[in-house]
Amino acid sequence: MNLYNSLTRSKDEFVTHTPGRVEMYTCGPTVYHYAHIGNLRTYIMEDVLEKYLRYTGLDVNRVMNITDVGHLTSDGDTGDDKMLKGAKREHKTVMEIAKFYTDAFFEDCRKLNIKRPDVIVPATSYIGEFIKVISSLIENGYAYEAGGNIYFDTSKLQKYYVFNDFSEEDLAVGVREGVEADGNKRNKTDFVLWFTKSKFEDQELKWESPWGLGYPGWHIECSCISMKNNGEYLDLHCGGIDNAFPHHTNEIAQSESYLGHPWCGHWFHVHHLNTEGGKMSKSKGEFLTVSLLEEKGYDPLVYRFFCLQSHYRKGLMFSWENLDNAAAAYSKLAAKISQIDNTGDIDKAEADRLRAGFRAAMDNDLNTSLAVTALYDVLKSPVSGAGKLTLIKEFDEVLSLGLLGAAEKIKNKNPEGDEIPDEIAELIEQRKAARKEKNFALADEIRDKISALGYTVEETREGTKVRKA
RNA sequence: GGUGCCAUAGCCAAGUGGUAAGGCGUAGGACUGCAACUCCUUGAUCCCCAGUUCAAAUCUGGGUGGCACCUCCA
Repeated sequence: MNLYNSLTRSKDEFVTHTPGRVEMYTCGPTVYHYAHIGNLRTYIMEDVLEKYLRYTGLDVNRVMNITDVGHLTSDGDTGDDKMLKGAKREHKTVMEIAKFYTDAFFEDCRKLNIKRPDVIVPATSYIGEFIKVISSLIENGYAYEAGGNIYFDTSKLQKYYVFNDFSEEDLAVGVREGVEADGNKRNKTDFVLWFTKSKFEDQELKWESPWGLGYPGWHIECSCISMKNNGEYLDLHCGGIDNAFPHHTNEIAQSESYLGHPWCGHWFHVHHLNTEGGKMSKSKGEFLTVSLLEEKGYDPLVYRFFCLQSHYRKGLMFSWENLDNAAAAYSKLAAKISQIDNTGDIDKAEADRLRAGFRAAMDNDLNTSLAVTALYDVLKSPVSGAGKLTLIKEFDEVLSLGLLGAAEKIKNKNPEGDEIPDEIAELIEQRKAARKEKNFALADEIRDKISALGYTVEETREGTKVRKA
């Protein structure tokens, strides 16, 4: 398949180091708070990518880290540890916070039909690995000690800015407010591998190391976890676009310096979900979580559908109006599928034509919007009902919109007599009589009464239908 | 200030040189006592200007607008 590669800034044929096998790494969450739906957009798109790779017959080993230490609110020696902040906020220990929000994250994923990665590693479980790699980097002259911390020396690299054409001078100009320069650094772009002199005495998690009691920097964890579980050659590294610099840039710096050869050939970055006020973030505006969507009556899979209708390399504007649009489209799609009869022979030529359409869309840089259109093409196709259901099931293994399940639910909403309370059944009979006498005012009145009791009445071609609202 | 991305109907969106997919919504119609469902029909010359070409939404140049990144963020 063709997949945009942030390294080359072009759509490249995706090739793996070992034929038939994909070593895939995805940056996981920092578990200091709930994930918002913008965070989850990235995981949804990565999930579709992973499943499509599997669909094409590749064997995928997907690794994800859980950041439960070392992710500071600022680089250098100045920031707060996000985890510690979260713990303070909730008057809990860091480990309690980590466990709680890790579970919450995977619960959100489950609701969104995001498959669990094959390997999940919390950063705190890999301290020994970090120390091993950092020691090697020091030995080989890529890292130095200063002010008690260990820093990576970016001046040792031939090319540091792999994703962006930043220049050293320009970096000085637009630096974000509130970021203090770390005087220990030899170069502006150097970054911390290991902290020992953190000014935060209350840092809960500390480990013994050759450089003293301390804790790891944020960037080293992903490199180590990947190298340990994916091997020396990574095929595909994924994450949100904001991680391209500095996080991924620094990962490449560490990993390639450590390994002595190119590390990962293909980088997949998902762009952000925005609201009218700009990028969605945890610090401003409405904090949109999966739970909140559910409270407002949206199936989480409607949000997945919303994401898939767009392209991962485009900013996506979230608004309730846009989500409503997706919700309407989703339920209509499910309703149409629920009406398909599972009968007839499958026309192989036609089925293959439809498959080819789906694959062409996905092969073209994961064009999920067109892949969704392929579902509509199936519905319109002259292929038999059985053929349609087979194809929808097949495509939905990748898209994971739960379409067959949603269609099944719609079918079951029409229980054909049973499960209707006597009280309701009585009203139905009254209404039928009223309609027969053409007393429509009374019929409407009874219908209002029924809907007030939580049921809806509809006249269909097959007669009156009642179901729970 | 630097770097990059983007600009298609009310909204989401496909399209990578040959005269604009699809979805939602809207409007009209069929069906229905009404409504809902379903079905049929319905809309844009592609931000602006100039250029290349027989041919441009698609390429080039210049504008305008929006967004992102430049050490918190997926």
